[in-house]
Amino acid sequence: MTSAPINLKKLSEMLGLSQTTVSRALNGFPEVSEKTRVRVREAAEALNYRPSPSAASLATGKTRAIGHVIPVSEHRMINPHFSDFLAGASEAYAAAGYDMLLRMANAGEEEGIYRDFASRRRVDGVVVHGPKTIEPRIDLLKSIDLPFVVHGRSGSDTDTYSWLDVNNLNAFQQGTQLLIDQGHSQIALINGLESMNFALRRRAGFEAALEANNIASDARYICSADMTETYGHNATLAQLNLNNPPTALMFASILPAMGGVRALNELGLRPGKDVAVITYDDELSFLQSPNGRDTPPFFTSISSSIQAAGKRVAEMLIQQIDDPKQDAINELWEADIVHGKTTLSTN
Amino acid sequence: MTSAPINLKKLSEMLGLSQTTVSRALNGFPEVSEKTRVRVREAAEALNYRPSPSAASLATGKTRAIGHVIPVSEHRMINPHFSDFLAGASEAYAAAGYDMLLRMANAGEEEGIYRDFASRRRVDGVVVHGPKTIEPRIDLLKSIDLPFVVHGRSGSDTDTYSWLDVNNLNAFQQGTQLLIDQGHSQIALINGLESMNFALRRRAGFEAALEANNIASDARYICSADMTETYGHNATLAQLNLNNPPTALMFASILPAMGGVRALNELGLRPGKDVAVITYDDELSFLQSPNGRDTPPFFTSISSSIQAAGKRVAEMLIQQIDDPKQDAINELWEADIVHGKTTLSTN
DNA sequence: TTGTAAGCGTTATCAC
DNA sequence: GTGATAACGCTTACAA
Repeated sequence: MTSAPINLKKLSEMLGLSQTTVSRALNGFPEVSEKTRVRVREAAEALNYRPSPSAASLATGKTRAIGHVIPVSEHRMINPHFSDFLAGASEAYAAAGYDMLLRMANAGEEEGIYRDFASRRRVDGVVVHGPKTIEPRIDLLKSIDLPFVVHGRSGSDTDTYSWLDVNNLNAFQQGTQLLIDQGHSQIALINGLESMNFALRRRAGFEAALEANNIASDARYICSADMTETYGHNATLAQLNLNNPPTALMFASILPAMGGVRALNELGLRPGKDVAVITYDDELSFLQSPNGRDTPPFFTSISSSIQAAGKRVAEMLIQQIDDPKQDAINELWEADIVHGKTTLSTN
Repeated sequence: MTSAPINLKKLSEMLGLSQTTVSRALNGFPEVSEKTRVRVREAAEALNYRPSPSAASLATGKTRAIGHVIPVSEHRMINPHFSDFLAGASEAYAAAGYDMLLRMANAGEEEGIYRDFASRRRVDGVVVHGPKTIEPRIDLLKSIDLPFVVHGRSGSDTDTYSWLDVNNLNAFQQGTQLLIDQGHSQIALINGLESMNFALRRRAGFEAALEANNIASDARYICSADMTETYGHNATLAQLNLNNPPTALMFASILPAMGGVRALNELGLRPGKDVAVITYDDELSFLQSPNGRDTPPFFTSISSSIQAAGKRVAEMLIQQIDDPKQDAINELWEADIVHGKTTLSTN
């Protein structure tokens, strides 16, 4: 026995007002008298009235929903970075009264999903995750006129759309320089998938630092794959089995870095003593204990909060939806160097 | 320059049919002639017609959307198990034409979100994550008549609602027995938060095994917290600092288990040789390399796929939405024991 | 400051 | 087998 939900019509009848006035009062139109507004608000509150999103959407053409299309890698691998990004984004959505629509996409399915979103008018905008260097989704979204913000960026025309990215080149150049300053010249880069633009920029930063210090880059010291723990483990074993192995390892994410440390332990090598380790760190929440930030961190890292990025990207997108003709926004965030136990201490 | 999207009216005009007939043809009503249906389908396809979800929802009262309310722990910790669960669920939604609505909730916010979903008729049903032993959300959802399926279950009245759970008691009893069979009698349980019902059932299984083997349970050997890597690390250090420390460690999740192994390595102890380790494993995708399943696994574990659970829960919920008066479904899945390198080999 | 009425794009109830 | 027509619950000109 559920009582039929209250709607505008009933509410206005009970108040002896027209639906128009009630709607205006609730939506903050300036012309309605303060007295009426208060009366309406109180009644709505008391009766737990909530406007129907479907009806509102039909009337306005807006859905107040944002779509996120999350890529799923081979073997149904879903990158755990996304949950933190979404946690950040959802804060912005909650604040602005937006809903978040999630869709998982296997390789190649993304475009169809965007088209579906657009043709059904299911969402007011989308966040683009994991941009490649050449990113057809960007042109697609422009052409179907679906507002979007990219987390990261593509390799070209980056001033023609909104994005928020970390300065990956600079981050990895600085990280590499730190290792060089500690005397290393044989440095391995355990990179992410280089079809992803961020991985390419990281590699460029890595190589720029080597070059600036007149260190020849050695292709054997570079590898690239999806950033899993197991990958980091296997790649580290492979690196240390090279003749003339690297003396320092640089990881693209804390997950492979953890696998790398596991491998070092198996080999009886101490991270920070026998082999230097530095990793990019998205500050994934589930790796930190509540007081994780108080204790000295384990990894030396180049660090930037992916939750903060998620929140800001969501805000940028909402802003763009509210005012579609505003200019594209580009934000480039610098990462922080955090000194931990996996490199020489600096004092 | 976006052309106005095509709608039923335009489509039917172009076909020289009524909206009714076109709608019926597209929705598979039996009375429409095969000839008409084909003609309509082809035109719809050619013009890329997609019915408006808002309009359909307004007319039918159904949203074809499912809500997921994901709890966020202190310090914005978002449990990475959820992304794998959602990946599984999204498969079922894609197959059935449902959308997934996501909301992150801080402690205590869940109920308000469910109420909001219900009063705005935003979704047709919800998945309940992380049930506690006494779970007020279940009564709430019953009372507001919002269809739901629980992943896990509460401590009582479990036959009054639909749920899917792993047999956590049995899993941990078997895991503990395995350690006992290998000669251990000082076994630590690094458990999850015991406000969660699954953690309680795991502890019960652990204690049942001890009792069955006449081993006195030692409160010092049990700890409980949110399942982070850092927690596993710290808890392991604490355990091994006890006088009369445990000789075997049992972890509630692979994340603290990884932290535990890191701690063992720091102490110069070899997992599987100096200290036995066994962990529950949700088969999180991001910890596996593409060929992770081919190589001998690192951890000895009690294992059950959380992606598979997500898919099945979603299917159960859709089934329940389609036929609201069917009986509650309860599924109890048994976990698998997987022999890895962190206990004695069994051959 | 408030009200009337049209419209958003479907589905569903009748007729025919 | 097909077609008018009335909901569904809002927003928004346009009037008053």
